[in-house]
Amino acid sequence: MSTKTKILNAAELLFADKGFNGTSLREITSQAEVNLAAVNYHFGSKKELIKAVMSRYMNELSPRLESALHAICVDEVKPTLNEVFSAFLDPLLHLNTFKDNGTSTFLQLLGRGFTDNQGFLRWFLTTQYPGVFTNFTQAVNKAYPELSSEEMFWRLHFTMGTIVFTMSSSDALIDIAQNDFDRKVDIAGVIKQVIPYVAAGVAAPIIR
Amino acid sequence: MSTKTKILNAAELLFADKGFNGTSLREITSQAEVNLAAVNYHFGSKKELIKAVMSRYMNELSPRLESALHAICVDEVKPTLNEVFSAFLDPLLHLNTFKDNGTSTFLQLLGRGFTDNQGFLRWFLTTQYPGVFTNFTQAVNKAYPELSSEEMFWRLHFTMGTIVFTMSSSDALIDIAQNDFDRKVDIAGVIKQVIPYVAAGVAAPIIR
DNA sequence: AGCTATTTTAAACGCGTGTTTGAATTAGGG
DNA sequence: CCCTAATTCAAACACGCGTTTAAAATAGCT
Repeated sequence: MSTKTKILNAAELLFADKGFNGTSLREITSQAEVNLAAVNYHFGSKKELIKAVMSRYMNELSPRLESALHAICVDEVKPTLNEVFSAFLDPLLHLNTFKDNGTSTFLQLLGRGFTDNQGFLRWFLTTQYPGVFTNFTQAVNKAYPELSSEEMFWRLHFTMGTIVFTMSSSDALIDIAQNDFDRKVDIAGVIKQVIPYVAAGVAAPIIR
Repeated sequence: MSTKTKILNAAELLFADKGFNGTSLREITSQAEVNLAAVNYHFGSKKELIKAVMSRYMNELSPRLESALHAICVDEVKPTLNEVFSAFLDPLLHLNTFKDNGTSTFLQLLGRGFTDNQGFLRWFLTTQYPGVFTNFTQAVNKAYPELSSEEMFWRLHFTMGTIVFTMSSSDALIDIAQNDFDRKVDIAGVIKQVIPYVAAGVAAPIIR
């Protein structure tokens, strides 16, 4: 395995676990069993390494997600919100075949990306992968056209918050749930729990 | 104004804006116009300062919140989830009379507390202010008794995610909303938007 | 006023960070 | 084999961090 890949693999796990600011290059390189200077040699800087970690997942995810959302817009005249949100399930779970625990790792990274670093990753994702967002809002709009664009704006951000927060602390939450309820829980189970929740939230009656 | 108070006031704004890890004691003390060593003299450590900042708000909020939730449990035989979540509104908005932009600042701090510092603030809040949590889950349980404790666990954490994430980036979101929709938005408006969302999310039909 | 305890101050400490350097090592093609 | 380019490596750099120190200033009490 190349040095570059070893760094990416070590970095993504540490980033997901402890955040971008909370992980040092020394932790990453010692975990990856490469020299400290290798990060700056291969990636240029820590910030570029973060982008590379995210890009590896986004490049795998975004085409599948875009086409799944696009299919809903084309095929169905009036999709349900449950269908829209369920469209995320397969592309996200596909990350598990791409990498061990890929789904969980990616969602945790996403959560970190929106809270660490005063949100520079939010900018990176929205500018580098705009197709995901436009397809998503189109699909939601087709499912619930009565929602004004402002109400949709807020509800979609609430939804992102639900997902991102849950996933960035999903390991801790899964631990608590397994102890308290004596039942095996995995990331797919959490996703299946969250879909009806966000679908109902977005579908909530409008109060004016 | 005492040095202690000057530090608390400067710290809470910087913490809310840039997170706990993202704010240095030097930023805080120069903003507060006090000596760097004053933090360690008056509070002992940065961690204790963080606790003090949070406690100042929690001591103001938690009795009002507990009694509002308690009142729902006592007065109403079957409250709606909208009533339960609306019970948060007055205690939260009361923080605005306690301090300028107190509601917004506190909610941002809360958001930071759950993502920074590998969640030591989550532990601090749940152990120091358990009454808030127990009253809340009781009220939700009375409103929606069909929900199993495990489903309630997840939905309440989804709800916390919605609130906490939205509020930790509420300044940026309010800016975007004001530009895109040409309409004055404030934190009370966001709270009123989020209540039907989370109420509908928690009230979502159970899929088994 | 004088003494004591409290508070403020400037300076430094030790440590960890991301990054850079320049030499040593390794690969790969003519 | 040899030369060159790519990579690895140990070491150091400059900087910012939280914390500590000990002297100076201030406040409060008798």
